[in-house]
Amino acid sequence: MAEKLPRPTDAELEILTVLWSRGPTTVREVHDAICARKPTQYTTVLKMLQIMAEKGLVRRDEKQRAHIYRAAQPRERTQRQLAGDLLQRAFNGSARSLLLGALSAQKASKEELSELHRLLEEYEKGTR
Amino acid sequence: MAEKLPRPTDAELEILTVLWSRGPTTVREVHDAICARKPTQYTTVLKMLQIMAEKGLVRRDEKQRAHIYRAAQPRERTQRQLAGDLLQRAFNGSARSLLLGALSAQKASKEELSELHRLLEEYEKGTR
DNA sequence: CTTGACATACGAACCTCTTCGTAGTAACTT
DNA sequence: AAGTTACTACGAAGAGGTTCGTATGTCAAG
Repeated sequence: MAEKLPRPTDAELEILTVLWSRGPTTVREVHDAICARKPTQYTTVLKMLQIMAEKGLVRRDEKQRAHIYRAAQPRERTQRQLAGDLLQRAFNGSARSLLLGALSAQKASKEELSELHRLLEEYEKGTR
Repeated sequence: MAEKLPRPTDAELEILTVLWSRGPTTVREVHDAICARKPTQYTTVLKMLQIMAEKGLVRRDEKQRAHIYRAAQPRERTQRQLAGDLLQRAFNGSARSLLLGALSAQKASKEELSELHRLLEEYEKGTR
């Protein structure tokens, strides 16, 4: 069915990033990770997770006393959503412009450039 | 000096898109363009433009009775800002992942793929 | 049993974003 | 001159996002 989830906000994306990299996680762990980057109250993270669960962005396992949260969508799927969204909203669907924007925002290393090349070639095989 | 402008919101981006494609424009014209895609009150567009002028996203020429607005930044610069922002927030700086996301969100045509190839090659020349 | 540590629930404040109605003003029409 | 039309200014409402304080519950150790 793949219901349509809302585009995650900035703060939500930070939390999702933690969940993606750690897998199923307690609030405490998420809080520690977030806190390492900016001072934040425990209950702030808790509230965010509760709201995200309501929205369907995360799933909650309440079997333990310390609930365990996990991202409802795999990282790649959310990334696709965000990239596609920006592609439409700001780049009029032009992947070329998007890539140009990304490259000019942050210079890519040689390794990254060859990775991009490989990606394109693999992709062309699929489309042929 | 290139002061740092805030990331434009969704509604702001829609208006900027109009300004970029039309150049200096009256509120009326912007409203007509926006209205063609979704019904919106004239004063809504006006208010948005006023707020955007406060933020520095647009410049306003008040010499005529009907003020004339234009985007403060060229399209490419805002695109770079948005692409770079998303790149950091959601893709951990990996341009490859961003492109992969964009391509999987919206299948690219053969022309687009070769455009991407050309872009990469031009870009490598510059980096060498 | 009481206390302390740690967990969730939740209301509330505060901000931004978005939308629109109303008011006031300038200019054109009859 | 009076009325109509076109414009800007602005207050305010409503929704959503973010943050935090307080209340409450659970559990284990003393």
